[in-house]
Amino acid sequence: MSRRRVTISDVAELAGVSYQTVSRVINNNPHVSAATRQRVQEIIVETGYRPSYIARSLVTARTATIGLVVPDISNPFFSALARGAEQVASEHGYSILLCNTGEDASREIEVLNLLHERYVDGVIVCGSRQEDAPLKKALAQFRAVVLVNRRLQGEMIPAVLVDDTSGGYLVTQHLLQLGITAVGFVAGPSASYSGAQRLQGYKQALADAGVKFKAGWVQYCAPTVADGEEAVQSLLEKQPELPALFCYNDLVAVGALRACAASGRQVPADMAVAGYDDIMLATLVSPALTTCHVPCLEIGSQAVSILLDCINSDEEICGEIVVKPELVIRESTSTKNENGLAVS
Amino acid sequence: MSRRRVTISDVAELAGVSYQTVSRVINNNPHVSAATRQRVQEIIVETGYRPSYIARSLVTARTATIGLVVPDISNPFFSALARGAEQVASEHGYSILLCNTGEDASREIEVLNLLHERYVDGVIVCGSRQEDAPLKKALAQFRAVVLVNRRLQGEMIPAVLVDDTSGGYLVTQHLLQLGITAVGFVAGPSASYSGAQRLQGYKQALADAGVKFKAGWVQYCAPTVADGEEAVQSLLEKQPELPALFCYNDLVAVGALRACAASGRQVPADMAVAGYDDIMLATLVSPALTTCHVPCLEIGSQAVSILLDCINSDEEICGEIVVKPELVIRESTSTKNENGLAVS
DNA sequence: ATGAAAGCGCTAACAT
DNA sequence: ATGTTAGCGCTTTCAT
Repeated sequence: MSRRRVTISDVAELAGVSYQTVSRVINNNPHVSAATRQRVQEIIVETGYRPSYIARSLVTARTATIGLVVPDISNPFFSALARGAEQVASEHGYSILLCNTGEDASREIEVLNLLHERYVDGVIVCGSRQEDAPLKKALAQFRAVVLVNRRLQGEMIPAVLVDDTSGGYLVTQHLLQLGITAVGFVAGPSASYSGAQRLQGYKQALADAGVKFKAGWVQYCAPTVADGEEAVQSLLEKQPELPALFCYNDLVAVGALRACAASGRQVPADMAVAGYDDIMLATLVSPALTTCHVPCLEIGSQAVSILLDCINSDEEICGEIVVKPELVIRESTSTKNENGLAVS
Repeated sequence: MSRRRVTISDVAELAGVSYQTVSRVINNNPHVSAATRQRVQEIIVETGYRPSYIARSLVTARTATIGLVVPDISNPFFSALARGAEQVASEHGYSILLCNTGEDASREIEVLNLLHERYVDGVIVCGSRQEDAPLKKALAQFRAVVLVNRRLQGEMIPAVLVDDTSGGYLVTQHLLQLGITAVGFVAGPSASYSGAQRLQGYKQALADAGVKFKAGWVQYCAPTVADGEEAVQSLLEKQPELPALFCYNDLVAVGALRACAASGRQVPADMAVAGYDDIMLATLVSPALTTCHVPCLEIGSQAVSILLDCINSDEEICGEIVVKPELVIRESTSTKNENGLAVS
């Protein structure tokens, strides 16, 4: 390793042409004779020459790179999203610079500044926990931006969104239809836009069912199994009579299952539990989770598609794609009904 | 968005100095008067100027970027690894270019060539499915390389490895100690180096226990729940009497649990199942999986640490870090023993 | 302490 | 069809 890299001039010299001609060969410019092209290509293969994206980027002002900002890549929702994003990006010759914020809002601004320094052609910001004003400012530096699971009021920023209000409504409605008259909400990060939307849907469903909302039913937590478990444990200490829990996502819901098991509650007999996202895990735990299906991988690929459209077109694109989540009923709520244990 | 970027010359002009001086300020060069430094810094803040990594990279021949090549980022093992890698990288000012090969060996070579064109300072290649010779050749282009879960004979390439032979041995030995005299191996991808190592440990454990290995006990599959399930199903059709399964990883093991459930086998009563990696999922399924604990996240951070050492030191570093995996006994095998159902 | 000049490896005009 | 000339935004070296 580590011998000097072959440059375009090296190839030119070996081929006995100007480095311009080599450039033409690389870029499939037709104004090169077949013989010259052939010779140059041979030298390229021989020397293992690879054009430098760096040099090319400096002059074209394009890096063929996009930044992907996620709260936590080890969260299955975001790793599936990343897979979808990477696939579409690579199909179009783009690479992905991965930035993990660790759920830290200030880190978001840092990585966005970094991505700007790196001249990425665009960024995809997922589940931003940052406030509107600073986020807006940090995003203004980019040629193209797509938000995921976050809306920015007044700005015409393209976004891929899940209709989380509707999702929260559907789940809560389902729980209430079990004949339950109180539903706890394990809300995830307080700075999460999706969390706020789901909360709104939850409240609406309660209202529509004539159930009076209590602030004590809501408990925020980090979107992980461990923190979900802890949150549910403390929620149930304060509200021991709660018969149902709607959880921010499936990880939190699994935490809820554990907390229920630890406190001797049977799910779904003593407690109905519902999650959100429908990650693979939801089908693997026991009881399998009732949840709201969100197409994680497709959201990633969609986001990249839109971003590439923005990058490669001159018109401003500012549409939003809103995915309708679908209620998926599984064991963690449904058997309660089947067993005839429901009140109504 | 999309107005012209502020460059170093813009700042220089506004500050009334040469752009050289601005460069000195950016790079904390002491040969700048306090007054000038102050003025320049004000202009930088005012204009929102950010130095271009591209231009800088062109002259320094460093990109502060490392390539991370993984078979599947949505596999929890690799997403945890990526999280560890990203964290250490960002702490040292490095960014990560994420490349997903989709388990495709030829794709590995493609992305390595791409990463070379992008002048990454080094690459981390995880679980390569590529053969020695082409892999060797593709890696030779880089200043620094760290392999994860793969060894390259004869080459002095630093690597972070799990002692999978020992892991395979431990798991198999545990299964055999249940009084079982036959163990199936659901082997994962045939091109996986770790898979081959685990197979070797498995065979050794069989031999040491005086159990004659049968080729029909081994079934290859993609390292996913779905493919594991299918593989186990077909394995059990051919070998219906098998009392135990050692699975390539926990995803495959979960697939095995499903296949067992589908075929009416109780785990662990009728069938002992063990996985590998000890991802979070292993503790969440029912029965909880006996598995071999591998510190995924730490492997990622270690790999980056070593890579950065290679990049930033002139001596050739070529050590291997070998992590000893630890057997973790859970419900999917242990109760068999506790229940006294074991034969021996 | 500051500036001027060269050059990193390439593409994009403009010659010829 | 090919070569020449700039120049992308910076760092490095050498002057002053």
